[in-house]
Amino acid sequence: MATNTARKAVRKLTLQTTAATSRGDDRQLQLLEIACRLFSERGFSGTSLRDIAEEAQITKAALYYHFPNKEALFTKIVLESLQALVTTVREACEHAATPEEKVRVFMRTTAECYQQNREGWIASSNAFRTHEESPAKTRAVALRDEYENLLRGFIRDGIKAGQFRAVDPAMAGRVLLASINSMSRWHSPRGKLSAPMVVEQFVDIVLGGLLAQPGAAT
Amino acid sequence: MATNTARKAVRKLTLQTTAATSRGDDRQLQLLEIACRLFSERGFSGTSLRDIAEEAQITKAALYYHFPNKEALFTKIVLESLQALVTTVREACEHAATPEEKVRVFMRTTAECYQQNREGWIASSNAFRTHEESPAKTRAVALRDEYENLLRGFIRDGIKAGQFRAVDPAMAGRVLLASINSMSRWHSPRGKLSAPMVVEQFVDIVLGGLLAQPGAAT
DNA sequence: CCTACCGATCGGTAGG
DNA sequence: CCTACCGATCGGTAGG
Repeated sequence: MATNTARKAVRKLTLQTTAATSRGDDRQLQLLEIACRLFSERGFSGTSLRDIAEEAQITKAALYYHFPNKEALFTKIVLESLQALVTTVREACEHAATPEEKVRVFMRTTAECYQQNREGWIASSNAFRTHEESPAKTRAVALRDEYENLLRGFIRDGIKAGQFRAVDPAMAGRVLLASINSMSRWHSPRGKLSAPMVVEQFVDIVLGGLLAQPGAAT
Repeated sequence: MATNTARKAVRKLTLQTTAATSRGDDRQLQLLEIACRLFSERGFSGTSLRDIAEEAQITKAALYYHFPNKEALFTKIVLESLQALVTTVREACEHAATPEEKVRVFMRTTAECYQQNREGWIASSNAFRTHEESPAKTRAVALRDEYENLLRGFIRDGIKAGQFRAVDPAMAGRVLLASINSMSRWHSPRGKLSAPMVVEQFVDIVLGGLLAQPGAAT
C-alpha cells in the first residue's frame, strides 16, 4: 500500500509538469530531455550546446530563444529533479506509521524517482562539484539538505523509540543514500532487477546487518 | 595490528613510487600532482592543459615533453591509483583470519588509500563514464572488478561459514563500497573524523544492522 | 526560430 | 623544455 501511494505521487508530479506546459513549450520539454541525456552521459563541460542543438535538429542560436544560457539549462534540470524528489518523498513518507516503515518508504520512493528520472538524476549527481557559489547551487544544497535531514529524522526517531540501534543518524543515512547514488554506476534500467527491487535489498541488508549474530561481533 | 599492517603497506607503496623516479622525473611527479588536483576539482573535460601548465609554471607545449597527450596524463593517474588500491588492499587482507576481519581490513585499508590519495581517487571516480572503449578503460574496469570481487569473496566466505546472513554478496559489497565512494561528496580531510574513522562507523552499521531486534523486522 | 558572425579557448604540433 | 603557431570548437550575440 505504501508502494502504491508512493507510485501515485510520482505519477501525479510528472503529469503536473507536463500539464503545466503549453503550445511551444513542448519544444522546451524536448530540449530539456535531450540535454538531460547528454549531460548525464558526458557531464556539463563535456556537453556542448551544439551537441544539444544538433540532436534537436535546430540551430544552436535557437537554444537561446528557449534558455538564457548553458548554465540555466543545466540548472533547470538539476533543480527540478531535486525539487520533485523532495516533494514526492516527503509526501509518501507521511503515510507510514513506524520509523522503520518511514525509512523503507523513503528509500522505495527515492528508488521510484530514480527509475523515472534516471538521466536527470545522473546529470544532477555530478552538479556543483565546483567551488564557486551561485544562487542555483545554494538552492540545490538546501534541497539536498532537506532531503537528507528527512531521512536522518526518521532514523533518530527509530533510535529514540528503541527500534533502531544507537548509531549516528547522519552516518546511517549516508550509508543508505550512498547505496542508491551508487546505482547509476552499475545498474542497467534494462536489467532483471528494477531500481526499487535493488533498493529493497539494500534496505534489508542495512536494517538487518551482515552479521548472523550481531551480539557475537568481535 | 591489522591496522598497522595495512598502514605499513600503504607507506611502502608510496615510497616505491617515489623511489622509482629519478632526476627530471621529479617534474613529472609534480605535474601529475597538479593535474590530479585539477581533474578532481573540475573533471577531465573541465580541466585544460593550459590550466595545468600555468600552475606548474611551464608552457603548455612543455607538457607534451612529459606526456603524449591529455588523455594519457589522465589515464596514468587513474590506473596508478587503482593499481595501488588493489595491491595494497589485497596484501593487507591476507593477514586477516576470519571473514569478518577480512571485510574490516578491506574497508580500513581502502579508507587509508583514500585518505592518502584523495585527489587521485576523486579524479578516478568520474573516469570512463564515457561509452567508448579504450585499452585504458578495459584495464581500469578489470582492476575495479578484481577489487570488488575480493570483497565479495570475503562476504561469500562469511556466509558459507555461517558468520554472515545469507544476503547477496554483490549487493552487500555494493553497500559497503558505495559508502566509501560517497565520502568525497561530503567528507573534509580537515574535519574531526579521519577517513578510516568514518569507514569504521560505516562498517559497524552495516555489520550490525540498523534494527535493534532484527528478528522482529516487519 | 535562422543566418552570420564574434573573441576566446581548446588540444596539439613544427622546429628548435 | 620554449616560441610560435594551427584548425577546430567553444559559449554567446546582432539583427532579423
